[in-house]
Amino acid sequence: MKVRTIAGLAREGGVGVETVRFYQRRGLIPTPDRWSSDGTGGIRRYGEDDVRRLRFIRSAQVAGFTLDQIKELLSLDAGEDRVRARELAAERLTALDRTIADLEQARSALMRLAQACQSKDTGPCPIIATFQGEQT
Amino acid sequence: MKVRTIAGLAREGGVGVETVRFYQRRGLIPTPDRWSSDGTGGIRRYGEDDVRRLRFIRSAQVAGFTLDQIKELLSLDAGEDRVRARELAAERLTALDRTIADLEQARSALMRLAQACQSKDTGPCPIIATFQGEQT
DNA sequence: CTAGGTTCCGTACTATGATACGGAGTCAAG
DNA sequence: CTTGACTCCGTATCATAGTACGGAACCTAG
Repeated sequence: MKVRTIAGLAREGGVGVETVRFYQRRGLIPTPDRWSSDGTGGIRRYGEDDVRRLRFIRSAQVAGFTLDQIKELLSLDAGEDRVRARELAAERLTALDRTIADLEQARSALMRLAQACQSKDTGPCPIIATFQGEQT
Repeated sequence: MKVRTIAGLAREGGVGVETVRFYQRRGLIPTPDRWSSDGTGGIRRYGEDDVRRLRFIRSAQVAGFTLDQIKELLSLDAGEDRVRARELAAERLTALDRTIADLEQARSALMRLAQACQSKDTGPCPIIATFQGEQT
């Protein structure tokens, strides 16, 4: 199995090196031991697992989980606490549905704005008014 | 027309008093002159316009505009610069569509997670693996 | 006319998620 | 066996969007 340095891990995860270190500090990614042929010093090496972990973090972030929640999810992974796992998922799912609905509202407001403000029109462009239809 | 103090404005806008002040500092909401029957001192009063403005800020925020962009939108409102207004709207619309698509992906990943991790199942609950289908 | 609730304002602090910096250590190629 | 790129690590700084605090001024009801 392929190993990589922190830069490789970062590249494959689509983040910067400093971000990986940041996640390590936050306890989201393990910090492997240093290693070299002789015992002294050495450099940390990362494997497939770390890449999967890092990618998971990015996906979970898109889903709206905070880093703290993601940390909890990671600790739950491969664990037996299905109750808690489903709890977190359900909670996020609810929030997600609300967010999606909000964004769709916002989307239609933006369409209305584009409509109300076409190039051929003249006079002021009622940006504030266009959004006043929404009542979240 | 009804006037209100800052607390009233905040209430009608669904935010805290400190948030209104924060928006004033950022130049998103005007800071009206103080007023009292005699000339001295007095308190600032707010009207319908300010409420609309505040509500617009909240809506635009949901649409994903930053406060700086919202400030620009506000300055564009009632202005003649349709080009810039449409530019901002179009840009946001594009980003919004991408975000909505991402969230829908995330949603389905969460559904899969709930599925893969039902109460009746036994053994580990593969949270990380469940998300590995996504490649954003 | 006084008590207590608001307002005003500057400044400080918070949370979240990064990014940047600097100096010492490590490694691989030439 | 040196040079130059990369790693390690602690600490500092950033961006965004607020939230908190404290003291002076103000306003209204009793």
